[in-house]
Amino acid sequence: MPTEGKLPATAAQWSTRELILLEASRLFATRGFRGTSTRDICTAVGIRQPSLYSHFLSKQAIAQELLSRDLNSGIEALDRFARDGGSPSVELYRYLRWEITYDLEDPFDKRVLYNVEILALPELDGCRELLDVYNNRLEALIRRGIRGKDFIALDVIFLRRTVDAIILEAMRGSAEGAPIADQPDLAATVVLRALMQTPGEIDSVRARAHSAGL
Amino acid sequence: MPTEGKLPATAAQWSTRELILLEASRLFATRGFRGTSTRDICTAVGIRQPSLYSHFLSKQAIAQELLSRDLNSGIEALDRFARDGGSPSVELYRYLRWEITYDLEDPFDKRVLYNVEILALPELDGCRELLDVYNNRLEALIRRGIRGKDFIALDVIFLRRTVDAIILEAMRGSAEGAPIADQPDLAATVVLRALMQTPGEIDSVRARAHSAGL
DNA sequence: GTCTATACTCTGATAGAC
DNA sequence: GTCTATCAGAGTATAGAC
Repeated sequence: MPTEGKLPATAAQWSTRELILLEASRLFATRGFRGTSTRDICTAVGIRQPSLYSHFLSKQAIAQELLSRDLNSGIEALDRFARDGGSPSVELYRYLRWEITYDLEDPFDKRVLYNVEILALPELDGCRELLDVYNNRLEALIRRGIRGKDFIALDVIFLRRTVDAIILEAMRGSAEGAPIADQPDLAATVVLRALMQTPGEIDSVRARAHSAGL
Repeated sequence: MPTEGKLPATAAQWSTRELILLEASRLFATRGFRGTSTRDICTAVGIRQPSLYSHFLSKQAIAQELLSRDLNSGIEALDRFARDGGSPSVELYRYLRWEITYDLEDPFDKRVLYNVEILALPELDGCRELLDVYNNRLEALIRRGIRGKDFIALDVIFLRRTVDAIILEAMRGSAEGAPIADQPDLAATVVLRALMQTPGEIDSVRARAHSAGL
């Protein structure tokens, strides 16, 4: 579910509500959630500070919407690639390529949404449940890979955290001038090298992923 | 340079200044830097809020000291293992095991020091230079590994970022109930699997690292 | 070094006119 | 939905007595 699909092509046509989400995500990414005031956001959008409350109940509600959108799109993607079948290696490779490409093309900047600063906000209970769903889906994929001897038999939670950390690092790296086009395959390659029992077969995984349409 | 070496054994004997650093690091880790007030820190230490300014010029100065201590210890460790010689694989394995063990045993909680929220503070210029030194040392190690055919020839900066991300993730994981004793070898193993041309030789790397004294 | 008292700024959020 | 006006609270930091 690429964000572009539900938004007008030019920024000038975006709704005020979407603009608030967009500018808030960018400011959060560079100054942190608490380091960004509602006045900062509204100045970037071009409205006065109290007008924000016509669109959101609170500042936390902005973070909540950004986070739940991102989590839902990740869960959807994991489900989509799981339905396609194929070996867990191919499934994971396709998901990583898709996720990182999506993150880097998305105008919303989601670099800090998964920091404690935001995740620990008391208002974000619903998001933490969604996060559990996402984690469970990704762990299930890794577990399938271990059972089928595709992946090494290390602690599943540790492996899932490692995968998440590499996805987030690819997002952050692109924001610091790294060549964007390379990131998805680089990150997917490194993850699969770390997890696969026989990393020498990565080229075959890449080929099968491409023939499966990605 | 383990922190225990320069501190009294029991918390009751710590200086107020060290206690401020300790409690601040813990509060930063769970609420973020901006989410932690100087009052919060002083309450945890057992002094009144203005007394903090007898020890630090500002709240930022606390983050600066925590960060520069951590960076200096990392740089020292990288230099130490580089001086010991051995293959880049063994050198990286030894560094990772040492670094993660140190992070997990250290009473100071450094989980969020490397977030933009803190790194972007204008008062932390000196730390950013130290961070460059650390990054250069780690990149040099990776570059040596690539030249010597130990490691795969992917983008060095991307690989260094991946290594950093996995170190930080091991730190965060341990704070959420993961079995602490396993983290150093798990993380070092995953990193070396990702980087080594022949991941099958990891057992040999581990053996050589242990005979080198770690 | 620690305290009390306080200054001053910034922040999130509400009220009510248009 | 956007505005002006405004508030109440929390924040960092300083002054000065002990």
